[in-house]
Amino acid sequence: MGTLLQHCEKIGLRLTDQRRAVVSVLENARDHPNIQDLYERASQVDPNLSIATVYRTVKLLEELDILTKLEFGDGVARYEIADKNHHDHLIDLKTGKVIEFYDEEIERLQKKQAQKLGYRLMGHRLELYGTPLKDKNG
Amino acid sequence: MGTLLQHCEKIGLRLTDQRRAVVSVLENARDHPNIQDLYERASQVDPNLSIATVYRTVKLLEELDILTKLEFGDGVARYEIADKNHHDHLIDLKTGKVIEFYDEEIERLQKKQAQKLGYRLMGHRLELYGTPLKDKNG
DNA sequence: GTAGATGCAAACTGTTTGCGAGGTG
DNA sequence: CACCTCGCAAACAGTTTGCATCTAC
Repeated sequence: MGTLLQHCEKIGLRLTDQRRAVVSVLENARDHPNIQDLYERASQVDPNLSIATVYRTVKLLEELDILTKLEFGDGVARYEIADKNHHDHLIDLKTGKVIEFYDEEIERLQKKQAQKLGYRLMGHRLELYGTPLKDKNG
Repeated sequence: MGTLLQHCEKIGLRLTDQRRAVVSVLENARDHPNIQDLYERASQVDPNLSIATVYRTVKLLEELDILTKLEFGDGVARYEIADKNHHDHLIDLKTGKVIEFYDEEIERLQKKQAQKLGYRLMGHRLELYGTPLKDKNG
């Protein structure tokens, strides 16, 4: 599969310093950064970067199905690389931490439910909101 | 359970013409109206109404758990009365129509999955996006 | 060399808020 | 009559865009 950068080359994206910076930040992100996050991190790589370019780059990558936009209802969009295996998200209500999970059974039932309603499932969005059962540090 | 208006009286909400108008629109809505929808419909009842009041009323009702805010990722918030039985949404990608459904099995699995991750499930958001299996009109 | 990408700042959209006036309980 | 609510318009936050300039290919 190679790096995200290589993927961008392969599909003929014009690779500017700014795009390289944003892409490398995305590649190394272990969280789900929003635009501001991306801007701040990528600015350290390319201080020239403007936030408008981050918006443009992210939108481009989203349209190319390289990125997935996440919206957890707090008004800011977050992003993650789309080529990872599909998963859903559990949001820790205490800390805001986002945990990824995949439940085959739920996936199957969603498809079934859509069919029952007369639809072919093209996508879905599942977010669980929860509080820790017990504190690991106490 | 009575009407939404009666509920608002009971909890001591000050009932102005504007709030009455917005509440009655909500009560009669068979869809999931956004702020603009509410403003336009309620304006026919009370032409005095300003959109700022719609925002304020809706936010108030949301904080009182009378309304639920829905965000389907298109940038506008939609609302529905919260006291209805819980359900999730399927969005018709062709028409934008929103269909409500409830799947006990999925609900159960979500709770289970959250527990597996060490969390108590406090809420969730499930949206299915699909295209019609076949057109009803031929 | 040229189509496409960038920075900047202004424009836009959805939403919130300060204020003085007005209405509800 | 006191406090809450209203309309208005200005303020806000996140995002998009027009334009002149610059750059990757």
